Order: sequence, then C-alpha cells, then structure tokens
Amino acid sequence: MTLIKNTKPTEGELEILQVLWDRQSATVRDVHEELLKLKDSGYTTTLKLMQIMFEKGLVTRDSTNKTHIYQPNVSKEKTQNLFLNKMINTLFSGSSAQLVMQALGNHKTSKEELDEIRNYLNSI
Amino acid sequence: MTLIKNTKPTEGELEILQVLWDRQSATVRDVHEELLKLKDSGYTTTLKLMQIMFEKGLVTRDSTNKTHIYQPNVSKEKTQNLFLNKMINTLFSGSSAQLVMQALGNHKTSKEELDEIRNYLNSI
DNA sequence: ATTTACATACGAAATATATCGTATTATGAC
DNA sequence: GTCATAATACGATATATTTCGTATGTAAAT
Repeated sequence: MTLIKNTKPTEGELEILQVLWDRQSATVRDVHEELLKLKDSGYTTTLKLMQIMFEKGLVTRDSTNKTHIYQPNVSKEKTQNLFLNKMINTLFSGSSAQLVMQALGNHKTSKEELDEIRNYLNSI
Repeated sequence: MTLIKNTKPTEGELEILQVLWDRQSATVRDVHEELLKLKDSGYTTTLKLMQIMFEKGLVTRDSTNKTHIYQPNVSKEKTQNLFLNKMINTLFSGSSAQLVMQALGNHKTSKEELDEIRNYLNSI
C-alpha cells in the first residue's frame, strides 16, 4: 500500500494511536495489554491492525530486533483537527462556535477549565 | 430489527439526518437531491439507507401515501453530544476544555463568534 | 539439539457499511 | 384500460474494517 498521509484512522486504529501517543513508542504486546483494559480481543488482532497501520504510514517501526518497536507517525494534534473539522462540518453547520458551546454546555467542565478557556480566548 | 435508540449513526446516515434536521421532513427524493450536491450516488442507494434507518428507529415515516415522508427520530442535539462525548474521550483525554481550545485555535473563528462564546462563558 | 515461549506474517472469515440492479406496485395522463 | 412515470422493496454485490487461526521464525533454557 502507498503511504498516504492525512488518512482518517479508523476506530480501532485510533485506540492504538492513543496508546502510542501516550508512550511515544511501544511493542505490539504493550499496546495489546493496554487495549485489554478497555475491551476483549486477541493478540493477533492487535498485531494485524498495527501491521496495516504500518503499511498505511500511520506508524513507523524499528524492526532490527525480533520484537518490533512502533511509534506514531501522525501527530495527535493533526489527528484531532482532522476529526474536529469533519465534525464541525457534518454536525455543526461549519460553525466551530456552535461546537464549542455545545461541548461546554453538556460536559461538566470545572471552574479551572473554564478560566483556562477564558484566558485562551483573551489571548487571541 | 429492533428499535434501539442511542445508536451511533454511520457516515451515510449522518448525511441524511442533516437534511432531515434542516427540513423537518422530506421524501427520499428530496434527500437524494440534496445529497447529489455533495456527492454522486444512485437514488436507490439513498432509498436503501433510509429504509435501514427506519428499521433502526433513526427516522420515522408516514406511509399512508405512495411517496413516504420521512422525519428524523433522533434530535440533532443528542446526536451532537453522542459524537462530542465520544471524541472527548477518545481524542482529548476526557477533557472538554482541551477540545474547545483546539477547536478555537485551528478553525478560523470570527470576532462575532468569539464574542458569542465569551458571553456564553460568562453566563455559566 | 530439543523444547518452550513468543514474536511476526499472512490468508481467510466475520462483520459493518454502502451501492446498485431489478421486480413490483401505485398514480396520473391519455 | 393502457402506458409512462416514479415510487418502494429487496436481494446481491462491493468495499471497509475487524477478528482470528495457523504457519513460521528466532532466541533462550534445558
């Protein structure tokens, strides 16, 4: 498969990326054990997914040793924006403000977080 | 199929729901014509999707006449929250504030919208 | 050297989703 | 009534994604 960037990761791929973003790098077993905390699945399932992600260019890996070591090859920020923009367009009529207010309104947000946002707003 | 609420709509289903939310109610042809502005696809594709959505309970329909009239059966707000929460959890470590700031930072947001958000923040 | 423990590779099945062709039916025009 | 038009129903195929079994390789322990 050709290395195509800006490809939207699937659900399963996102779960794996989460782990890689947290740890910087990890083996298939590392990732798999982390995923087991969330859901049941076989080891080879995780392996296969990570192999596919490698082919897609979503991750890199060091295969000098028997046990490969994987790293994310797309940034968390870029990926967040990819999904945010998609969502803003398909569910919020293209208005980020609408999304923001909806997000603030329905998820309990702490005073500290709200202050943080105010500061951020003023800095723009 | 059993009517299961709180089911996460698929991509295609979201596109259709968008149209229904805008218009309150619409025929398959109405929806299809709207979708054609976005992408190519056959009429029966749209039809089939809407039939499936009906079975899932995502939409209702009035079938007294030959041409059925469809209505959304899930609210836009509920659906927005479904996706927002999912996204906050899987991509923003559970922090809505993080999502909000990321959304404000990368999508161009107008002065007016920013003011609107400030007002909203103060009203909490 | 053989066994054991893990690792990768890879094909195939299972599942979810999207797409479309065709048969059938209803409606209105003639 | 017949024909043309347009709608639904439904099965089949296509595509994407996930899951797993099995073969195989490698390294360490015995």
